[in-house]
Amino acid sequence: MLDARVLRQETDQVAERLARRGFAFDRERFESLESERKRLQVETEALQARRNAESKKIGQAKAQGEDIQPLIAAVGELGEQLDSTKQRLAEIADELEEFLAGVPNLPDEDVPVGEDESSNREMHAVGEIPSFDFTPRDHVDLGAGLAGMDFEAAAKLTGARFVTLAGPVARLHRALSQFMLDMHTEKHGYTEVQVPFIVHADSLFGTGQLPKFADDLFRLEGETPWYLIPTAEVPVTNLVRDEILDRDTLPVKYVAHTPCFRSEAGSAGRDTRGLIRQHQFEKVELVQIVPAGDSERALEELTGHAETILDALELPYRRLMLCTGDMGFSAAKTYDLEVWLPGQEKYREISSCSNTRDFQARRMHARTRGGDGKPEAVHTLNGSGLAVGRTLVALLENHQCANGDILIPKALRPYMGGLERIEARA
RNA sequence: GGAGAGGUGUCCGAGCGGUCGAAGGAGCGCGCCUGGAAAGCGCGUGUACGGUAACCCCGUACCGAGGGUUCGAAUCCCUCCCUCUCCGCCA
Repeated sequence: MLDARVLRQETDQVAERLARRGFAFDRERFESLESERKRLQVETEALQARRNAESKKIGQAKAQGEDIQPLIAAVGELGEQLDSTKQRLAEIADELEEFLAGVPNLPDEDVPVGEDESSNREMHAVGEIPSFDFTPRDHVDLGAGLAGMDFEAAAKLTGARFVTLAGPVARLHRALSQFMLDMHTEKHGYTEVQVPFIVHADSLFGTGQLPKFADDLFRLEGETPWYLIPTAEVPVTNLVRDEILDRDTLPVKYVAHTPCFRSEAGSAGRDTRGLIRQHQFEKVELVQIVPAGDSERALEELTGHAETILDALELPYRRLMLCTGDMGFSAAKTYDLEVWLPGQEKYREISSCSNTRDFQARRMHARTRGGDGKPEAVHTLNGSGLAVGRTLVALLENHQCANGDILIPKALRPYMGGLERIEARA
């Protein structure tokens, strides 16, 4: 949510920056809603002030045993007026709220302007793209060869876009999560948190998934509107909702390992092979809550933490700065990390690290005290560190041998009981 | 799931339907006192929105949430949420 005051005072600049990301800000509608809101609010509050004063008189008169009937009659008509302006004010306020809730964040000044991923800017590429003296297989074939990945079984249980893992591959998947958690808690200073995988609508509003992106979510049946989390960003960031955080507790750095559930509505036909795009996947998520003014540095740091994992797993990757048109709703600036997949001969997203500045904090009323002691919105950041399923894919494809064996990178061996390679079925 | 208790400011805790943004205490801040500190004393100490460009200033709202009754609701009524205790069930 943008700062309403800034929006009012610098409407032109805001509209221009929103246009960069392809969002047409309806300034006429905003200004008419806003002026109507102001008119009704002033009117309503004046009426309330009058009513309060009159009612107070009644109280005093009554205390002195005077006749209060004439006074009551005098206030009588105030009530009706108040009811109607109050109601109109509530309607306008709701409309305005809805309008503002649908406006995305402002892109940072250094974010490249563009419509789609073709305008993303590569920042750097790390690691060498492996060359094989055989035709590398993709993870689906490799997984089958290891008897460790079964899409048909999952389809039997549930449907498309699910998978079952088995044996060493299942263990590898677990090892990756553990490794990431340990790295971030022991080396990068994050506090591990375990959170609910089901949240209510307020939490999803706070991080920006609602109201606009309900179609991407799984909603549970039942009287309470509950949703499966699409990312740990939702429950973890919302830990600070409605809080005024002590300055000296910042930065708050959380890491959480959770499943993520996405409906993938609108992705029909895309990435249908393999476990690149699943309805359920696991992710180790990094979240930082920092004072305003510290978030640019924090984004570099957090993205670096995610890259550390790729380095340790000896996976080649590159970092992109997303252009304005490719960024998510809540982001002011986003780095995507893309890992090289020999099976596709392409880089594919494995992490997305965003600075939302005060956009989410404002929606969820997460604050700290500034230098003047007054509450001010914190800044929130999040990033995958990393998506576990896709990391498994990258690991299988990059560390495969001609015979289908998989070499376990050194950093991971302690988590695999010392195992150096997973052997393909004879 | 059954029975009961309760949700008030940073915390504890009071609050006959009217003068309650809310007593009192603790904590915190500033000052006095002191060689310094403690104790003691004095003063101060919520948030949001709006009127304003603006600290002050003024108005409005907020005592779990949402409705209702009333000229007037922290106080009365209804619904919901949450917490605690006991019982039942259960990983």
